[in-house]
Amino acid sequence: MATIKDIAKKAGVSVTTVSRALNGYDDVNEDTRKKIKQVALELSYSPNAVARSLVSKKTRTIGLIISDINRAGAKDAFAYEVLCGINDRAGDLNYDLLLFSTNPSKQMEKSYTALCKERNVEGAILSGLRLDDPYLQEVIEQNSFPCVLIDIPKTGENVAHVTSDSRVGAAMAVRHLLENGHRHIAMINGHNQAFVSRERFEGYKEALEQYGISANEELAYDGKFSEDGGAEAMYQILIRNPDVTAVFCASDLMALGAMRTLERMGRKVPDDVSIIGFDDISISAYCSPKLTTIRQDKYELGYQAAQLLIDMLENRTDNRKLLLNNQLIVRESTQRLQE
Amino acid sequence: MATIKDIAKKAGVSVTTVSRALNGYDDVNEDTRKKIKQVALELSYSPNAVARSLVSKKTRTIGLIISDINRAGAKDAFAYEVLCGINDRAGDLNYDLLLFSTNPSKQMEKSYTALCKERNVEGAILSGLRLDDPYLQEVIEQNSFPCVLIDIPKTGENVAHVTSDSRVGAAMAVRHLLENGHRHIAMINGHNQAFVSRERFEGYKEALEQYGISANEELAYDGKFSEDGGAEAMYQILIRNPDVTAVFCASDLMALGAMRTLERMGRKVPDDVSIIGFDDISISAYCSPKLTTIRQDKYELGYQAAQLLIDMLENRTDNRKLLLNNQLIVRESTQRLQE
DNA sequence: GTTAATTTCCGAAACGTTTCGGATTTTTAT
DNA sequence: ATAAAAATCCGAAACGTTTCGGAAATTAAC
Repeated sequence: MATIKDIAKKAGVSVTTVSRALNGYDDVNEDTRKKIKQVALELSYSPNAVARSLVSKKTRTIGLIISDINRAGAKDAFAYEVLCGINDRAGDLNYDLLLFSTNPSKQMEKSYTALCKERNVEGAILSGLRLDDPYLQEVIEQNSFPCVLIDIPKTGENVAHVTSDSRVGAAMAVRHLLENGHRHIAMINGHNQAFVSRERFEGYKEALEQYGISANEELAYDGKFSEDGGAEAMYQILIRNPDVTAVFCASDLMALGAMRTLERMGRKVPDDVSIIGFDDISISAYCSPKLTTIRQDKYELGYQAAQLLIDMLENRTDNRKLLLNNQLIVRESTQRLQE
Repeated sequence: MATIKDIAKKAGVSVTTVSRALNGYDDVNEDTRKKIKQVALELSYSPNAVARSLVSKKTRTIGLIISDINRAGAKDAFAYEVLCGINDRAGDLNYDLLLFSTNPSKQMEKSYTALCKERNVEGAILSGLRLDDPYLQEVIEQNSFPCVLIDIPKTGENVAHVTSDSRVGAAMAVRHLLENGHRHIAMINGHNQAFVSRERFEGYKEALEQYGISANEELAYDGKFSEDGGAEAMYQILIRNPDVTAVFCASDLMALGAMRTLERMGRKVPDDVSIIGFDDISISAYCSPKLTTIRQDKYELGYQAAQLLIDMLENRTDNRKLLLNNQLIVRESTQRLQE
């Protein structure tokens, strides 16, 4: 591996000059610069980023802590799409991504903060974390490097967040059901340690109250954000609230589970029960019946997170919060209540 | 940021001793070690991985060049599942992943080799590359760091590859159709710059010939590995080869496209035409009719790639090639030929 | 022709570790 | 008590860059 020294020797100049020549400083004669570049080429030199960042303190690297990068996440490719967005924007702005192996199985011995500090990332994006994550608080308080949280509403000097408007989205979903004549509307929510679950429940209540219906806590079931959880929740609904004619699910995956249960129990969607989901995962457009849902732009979530983080890094912004809009996608799983 | 020097000063020892104490060398008294650890804690010291790797030449980082991490890849989450596998195994073995921003839009100015060398990754995993990728050859020839290729059959001193047995898989698929009485079987293949396309075509031919049918090149259409490509190819098949009763698609995504066309043209799957795909993406189990396909274990692909690379890094293996098995999943899109 | 300004270069320190080789102290063996 | 062995520590160099402050050489100004 050729180093800057080798070049200096061969070109007959000092390492300083080589460094400055290669980095485009203007206090080096164009002829010497040309020569140096020539030599660099001959030795097929490539700069050592490690050495460089040791002195410059810059790594042009963003740490990624995405806790739900796992096999199960393949169905809703949520983490994936977020990652794509981050990857694209970071790539454009010339940052590389360091994916930390947050191993959820073996108890992690190092905090996210420690990971990021050690590796000298300039900032981090965290996604998929539960509100009760033991290390989350530390990241926010330590405040030692800029970071942006996805779907966790904390802000601070050094921490920003981006999320889509779950409350409004949920209200939109429920209003869609209400407008179609439904009055007995259950909800299958995600686990309570997700900010979005809480928001979506608020949106659910809000819409109902707009129609003069007081939301009944008992109609909100926990589907754990999983397909099986959704299936189980739907089963409970059928047993305990047989008069329900429509269900709002806080994720498409749970909606898929709910539809599975309904099919098994001989109920037709949407004839007997209308189902609306949240996310718009790719399966939703292919399953049968096709799922009505609230589309969340997950790619944009990642894209904006990267943009925001880098803006913070290069302090171009004071903005610490970004709220994206969602969109109602009407397909086949909901219809006007038949009397 | 506390450094090793700060600890040395505060603890009244040399930096050498601090380093050796913290790294568990046994030539340091247990009492001093305890004291040093105590001081380190007080200063909330965390080692600087950059400095460390500058001297040790080790970064415990694997470079990832996955060219198809993009929005479009969300449907078949191929890249995603591979990534999960890599992430899990690398995490277990304590390597971090550096995701290079291979920006396909703007012409990349740096080769993969340059990227990897600069950032001092210890090895790399490349996936989703086309055989005609301009930088692929360089990676293989330069041979400057260990790397494993996914779905590209090159090997060398420093380069290994892992892939699933596309040829056998394809033959399995086509044999399934043959066994169900089909004799006029078309194929919708991916683009020709993918190794797997070539292999799957070979498998297709092989199976046909086993049944005494000579494969007709004209029955193999190019679906470009995309849904729209598959749809278009199916359209061509209907026009040019109306007697075809079954189609083998080299990816589920193309199969989905083919089914879309068939539906639009009023043909029933599988009554009029049987369709079999390849991959087993998640949509395949939900679409209607559910897709018969050849399951590829994408997660395992990534998992084994990481394992193999790290084995190479820590030279525990001479193995440079890994072939995974596929599996026929019979669902609803194929059936016995009706006469 | 002298001085000032500009251009072009360089030495040395710094970044935070690891590690080699040896030095010092303590323990053990005789 | 002395020599040998073991335990514990440390100084200094090294990794490959960047950058500060200034030196030397060239050009411009008068």
